[in-house]
Amino acid sequence: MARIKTEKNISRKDVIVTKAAALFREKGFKAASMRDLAEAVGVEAASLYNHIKSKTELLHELCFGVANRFMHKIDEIEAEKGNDIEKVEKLLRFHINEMIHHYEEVYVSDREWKHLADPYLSNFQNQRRIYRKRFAAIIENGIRNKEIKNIDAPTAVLIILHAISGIESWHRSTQKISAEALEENMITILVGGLINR
Amino acid sequence: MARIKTEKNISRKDVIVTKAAALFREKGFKAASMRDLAEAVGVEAASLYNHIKSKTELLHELCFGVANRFMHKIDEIEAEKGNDIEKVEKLLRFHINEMIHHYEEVYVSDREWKHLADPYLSNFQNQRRIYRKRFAAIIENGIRNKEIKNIDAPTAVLIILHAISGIESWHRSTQKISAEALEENMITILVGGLINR
DNA sequence: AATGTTTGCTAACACGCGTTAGCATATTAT
DNA sequence: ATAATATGCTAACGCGTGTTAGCAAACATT
Repeated sequence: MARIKTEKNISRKDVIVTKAAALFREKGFKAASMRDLAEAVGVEAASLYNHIKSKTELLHELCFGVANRFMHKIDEIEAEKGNDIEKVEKLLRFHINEMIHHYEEVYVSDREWKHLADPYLSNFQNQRRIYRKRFAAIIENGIRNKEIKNIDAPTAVLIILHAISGIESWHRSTQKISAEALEENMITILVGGLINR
Repeated sequence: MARIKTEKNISRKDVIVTKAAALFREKGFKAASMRDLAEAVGVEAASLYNHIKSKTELLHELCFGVANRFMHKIDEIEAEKGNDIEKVEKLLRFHINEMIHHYEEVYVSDREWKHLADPYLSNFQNQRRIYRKRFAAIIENGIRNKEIKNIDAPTAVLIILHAISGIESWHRSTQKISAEALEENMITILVGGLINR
């Protein structure tokens, strides 16, 4: 009888959620079946339901897990003292590193949230909207005190966030530059594009 | 008996493909059903098959239609004489305008190509790879003659292309700045991030 | 008006999906 | 050792999917 292997402090549910992230990233939420997931986990499809409530629950876990991490980070950064352009850079570096080291979850949260069901869907969209406004507010502050070019802040946010999601291509490319080099290149181009000199 | 309305020079197939673009954009390729599409077109699902071969054919049409337009544009731009940074800017503006005015098709081509079946899938991936290499080559040229900062060209391409796909968010936002303002803001940030001064 | 073609409809198919029920086997606690 | 719990299996369900067959209505051509 097959059994889901776990290590200390990692529940079987965690194993499933992690495998789900990889699968949803690869095939998309709708195209990934519970039978696919079961195979990846090494178990029959029905057995998954001893640990999870539904397929959508997996998506909730992933989306809100990621969203919470970003929310906490922006709390932290807003509370800091310092230049606004530095705050933007810090947030940027956080995004980049999340995308590098928690690729699958972040990617899924970014691309597949549409398939959330409706109490969760609205909640997620709200969080997203608020997050972007707070991000834009930092940039607007930077514009006001001339650290940042006079640009439309929401547009800047949109460029930044989507540019970062391009790290997906880096993950899939065969000839990768190092993660550090990737981070510095992105900072050079994006901060360089914002900064006022 | 319902009938698909057509105007001059627009085949019924074209009508279906266009509606499919909107639907695939909204729900995703897998989640959009042929019955959904039929309803959007104003006809029964089975009737669609008088005009198209399969659901996947719709995806082919969309993906390769978009891919061809970009290929022709880069042909054109490569053939021109002039600064490399200007070429980059022209290509950028083309991308931006495609994303603004042919939103649904471009978006679908960008996000849903994974669901192509395999002779087409490989073909599409190849075209994509080649396109990005040619784009990177222009940037590398610009770096060599000091027009552009010394950055990793493939990373720059990845940032640019994904940043542009952020126009999706602009389309969905309620308080849109004008298309022209959007274009100029994006150019300011992205070209500003690349240029060497 | 008669003919051939295009377009649409209803009905149905085979298939894969998420999920549940009921039972068997491990693991853990007493 | 025994009881209780956690985990897995097989079988099956209802449902929505893409697609086809066969026939009817609309249109185009003569």
